[in-house]
Amino acid sequence: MAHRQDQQRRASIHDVASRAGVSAATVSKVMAGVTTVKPENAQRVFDAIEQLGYRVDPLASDMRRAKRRIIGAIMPEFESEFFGQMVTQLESMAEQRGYTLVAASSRESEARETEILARMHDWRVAGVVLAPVRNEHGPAAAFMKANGMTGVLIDRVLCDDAFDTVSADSAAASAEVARELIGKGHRHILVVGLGEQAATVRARLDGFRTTALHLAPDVRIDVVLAETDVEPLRAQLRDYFDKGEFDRGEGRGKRPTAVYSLFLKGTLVALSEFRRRGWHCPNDISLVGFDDAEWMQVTWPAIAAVVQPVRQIAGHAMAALFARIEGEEGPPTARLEPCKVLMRESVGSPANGPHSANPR
Amino acid sequence: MAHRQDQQRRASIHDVASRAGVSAATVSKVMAGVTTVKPENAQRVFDAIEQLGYRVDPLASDMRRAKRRIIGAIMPEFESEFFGQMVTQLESMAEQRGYTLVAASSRESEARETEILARMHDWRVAGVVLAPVRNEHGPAAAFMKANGMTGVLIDRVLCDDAFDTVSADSAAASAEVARELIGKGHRHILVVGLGEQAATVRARLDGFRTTALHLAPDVRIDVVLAETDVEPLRAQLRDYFDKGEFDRGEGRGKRPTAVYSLFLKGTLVALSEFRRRGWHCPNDISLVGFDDAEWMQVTWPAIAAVVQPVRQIAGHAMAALFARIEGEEGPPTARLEPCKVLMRESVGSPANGPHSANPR
DNA sequence: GTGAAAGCGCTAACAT
DNA sequence: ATGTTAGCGCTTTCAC
Repeated sequence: MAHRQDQQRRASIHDVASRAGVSAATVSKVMAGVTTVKPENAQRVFDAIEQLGYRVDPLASDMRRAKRRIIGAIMPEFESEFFGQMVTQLESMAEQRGYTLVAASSRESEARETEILARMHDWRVAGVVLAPVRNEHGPAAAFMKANGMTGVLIDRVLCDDAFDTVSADSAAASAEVARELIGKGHRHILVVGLGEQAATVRARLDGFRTTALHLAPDVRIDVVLAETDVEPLRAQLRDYFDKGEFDRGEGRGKRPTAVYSLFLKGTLVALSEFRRRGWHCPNDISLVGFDDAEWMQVTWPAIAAVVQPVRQIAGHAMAALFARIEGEEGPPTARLEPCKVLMRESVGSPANGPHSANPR
Repeated sequence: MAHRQDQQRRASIHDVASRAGVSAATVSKVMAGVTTVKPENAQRVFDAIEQLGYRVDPLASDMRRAKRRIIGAIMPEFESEFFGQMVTQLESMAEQRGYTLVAASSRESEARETEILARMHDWRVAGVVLAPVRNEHGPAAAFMKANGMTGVLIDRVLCDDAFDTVSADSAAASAEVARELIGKGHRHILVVGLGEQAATVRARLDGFRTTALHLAPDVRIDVVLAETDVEPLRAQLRDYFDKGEFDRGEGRGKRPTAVYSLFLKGTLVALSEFRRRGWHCPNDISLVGFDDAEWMQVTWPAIAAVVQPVRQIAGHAMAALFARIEGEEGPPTARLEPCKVLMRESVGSPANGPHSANPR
């Protein structure tokens, strides 16, 4: 077992070699599982390894290899359950294959995203899992292309001509949300979202709108989208309700009976706006949000949400990435993983509530 | 700028050297900012660097250095806001000093924690920020000691004889919670928590109890603690309420008027138990939890919470770590950072509610 | 079967 | 002021 090698130099492959009375090359072969080593010598090597508590230095080992056994992961943030779970999954899968995952947060900035990518390129990572801030057409993906990096794009992407992509099937999930809301009788629905440029936001909006209009051509769909930050969205939403921006055209004087938020932060903003105005779900207004969170099932009312299949996304992303690392050729694939829609108490029927008698 | 070096070999320091007509050593010196280089040559080096798009390989560079510029961070999980923010902070501070942060999740397992640490030791990281699963006396800290690693312990720790520690001042925050609850008139309070062995849980419980008893010697404090998992805690809590485990001794027949949860997951479990029984905060029962989360201010009622000073903890942890890396001697320090207690709507006065007429 | 030799890309003494 | 030399710890031909 480990000797008192405290903060001293750790045993190197040469220490093992000399203790076992063989050369460093032989030790290396034994560790690589090469069978052409005399069993007797192999045993002596194993003994020496154990006695010295020897472990290979992965960095030094990677120096000499063609591909370094490091995978980079770039996420827009670490603070949400979704990306937290994503990193956890990616880490464990990388680990299983003997790779180390180095995760970094772009903090929702495309500039930082590219910087991080450049640093990962410096590290000569074997591959990158990139969850871009906006979509597949940003500078980060371009950088990867320009430098011949191998990688996979996830989450806020649809498909790409250079990289495999894996994301939730936003359109299908949104269609299901539309079916649910229309089915319950909602005919005036507000869609709120953050990140107009995010590939997924467009897909979610379109998926929702198409299905809703198909099922109920008379449905009215209002949209409040903010580019990037939460506060502008909050302000826009406040204006929407305060100034009665819904108060135009047909259905004048009536506010929406349901809100569909395309992103977790939008759900939070919507809830806080409801609070300000004293509206309760589902009586005063219904709410469904994309992205589930643990707290949504313990609040009162429980909040309806679209659950993204994090494990599947992570799993397929890693599978695709390792396939490319191992040299798989062929056109890039674009996977869409199905979501689950959990209709909870925050969604009701418009007829049930007193809201029509209480336009504001 | 970067040439079409696609997936080719990237420019090495020798490429730069020969292009600039100097030796590799000179290039290295220029990049290190050594001033003894003839300005003319320095300029040629800069030109060559730019033309070739050269960037040092941090791995190769670290091979030759005494200390590698890598910091390891081990967190119990990545899924919560707290650790998500922590990693984000640590990452940006490491980056500022030119280090790379390699974060890993122990997934609340001490066995994994030690494995990860061993791997980080293999990586010869310059230092480790360890947020142990339980406390400072676990196997991971022992491993660090045994191997002379330099590191800092954060979060679920109080103080240690070998490592600097930084954590929230749990006892002080809990004392404040006690003052608030007692001040509002609560005299029967249930404390729930997860991770009996976590250093912080003891500190929180003791801090709360001491102050509560001091202010109101007649207060009754019940405790429901589960070792490690959420489900046992849920079961215990259910039993507590169902079987009237509070229904003994003095105050028989009355259930607690307030719940103080020592951990985020405990808050979620408490809320879901309240839901099951149709209890609303604060009328039927009051609730405060350690650990704030974004959603707590948008639900109805908003949930009172203790906010941990993530930035301060991260900041002091990194400062202490880098000081040690740079050779600072001296006995380990133990910092406690003050928390903020946000009393929100979930806490009321027991007199206001109908609960005394509604013992179960 | 095994080991010597040649690096991976870089830095740090030591010469000059 | 600069270059030469000698590695960091490992892997990998390629002779033996």
